[in-house]
Amino acid sequence: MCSVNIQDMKAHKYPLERLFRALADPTRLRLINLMAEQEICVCYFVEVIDAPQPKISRHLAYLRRAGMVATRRDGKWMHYRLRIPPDLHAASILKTTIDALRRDKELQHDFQRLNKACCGPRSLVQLIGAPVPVETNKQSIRANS
Amino acid sequence: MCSVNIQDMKAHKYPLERLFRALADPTRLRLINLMAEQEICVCYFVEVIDAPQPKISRHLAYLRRAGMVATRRDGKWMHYRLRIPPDLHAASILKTTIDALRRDKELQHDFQRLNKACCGPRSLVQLIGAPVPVETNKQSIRANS
DNA sequence: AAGCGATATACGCTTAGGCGAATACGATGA
DNA sequence: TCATCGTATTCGCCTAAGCGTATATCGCTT
Repeated sequence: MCSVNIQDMKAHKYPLERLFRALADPTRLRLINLMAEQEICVCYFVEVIDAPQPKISRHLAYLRRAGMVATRRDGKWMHYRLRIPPDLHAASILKTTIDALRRDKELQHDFQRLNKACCGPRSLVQLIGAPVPVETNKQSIRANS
Repeated sequence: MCSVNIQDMKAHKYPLERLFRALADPTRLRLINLMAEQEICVCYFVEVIDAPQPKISRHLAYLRRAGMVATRRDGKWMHYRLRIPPDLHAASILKTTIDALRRDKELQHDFQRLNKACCGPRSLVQLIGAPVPVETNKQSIRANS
């Protein structure tokens, strides 16, 4: 029901290298930003980022292989959420990264589109019946300000 | 005399992306680790990392283009030192990264080889006359423990 | 079982970037 | 000025990884 799914990824020389490679892509930074406080359904990623669905799924698969996200299946829908890295330094870097992403204008705009897509009043998608995000990791991942 | 030398690099979508790409390589992590507290001469990088000199220079050039190091020429010798990123989040990530690298066994071994190469008692290279590292950025870059 | 919607993967192409080897550059000293 | 030493860059090759398109898989529903 709740898969963690750490498939093995290309073995990097230092553990941090894997983290940095995962963070070194604009689409993945947007995905991570959107997952900062909530688990998110793939369909919302597609809607908000406005990219072809295979592109979204490929980047989510990359994050999964890097051990950075966990998944939860809910019928046809697949929800992704951030995993807190066990290593304290990695966790700190991820948290600081999320703090920095919050400051970005365009990424704030992503949040607005997310709200309009699923959480806003009378949003289109809500009428269709797609699942609503559930908050997760809130106390441990969210910005510390 | 003291060049900062921010040549333009591939424009990335988010400023953090450039940082993460720079950190996503094992050789560059070793270089950064060695520069954590001191400016270091290229010849010591070559000695400690035990890699072909062009490989070292190429990675140093990458870090320079990413704005992460500054250089100082001293006759034939070129010294590299870390630059603290102006962005506070980026600076925090770099500092945490350096803290994490310090914990790594192999990177501690790099430090031992650095000491043997240039700072140790009666080191071979010292007798030849190569320049000795100078501490820099100490209060702002070093581990905060 | 068949069909459909949501998601994942495979394929072929293209580019960034790592590597070793060779070479160019720049400062020093004869 | 010429040789030498330390360093930087260029070249050709190769792999990682991004992309769009097409297709496979997985749950659900009928």
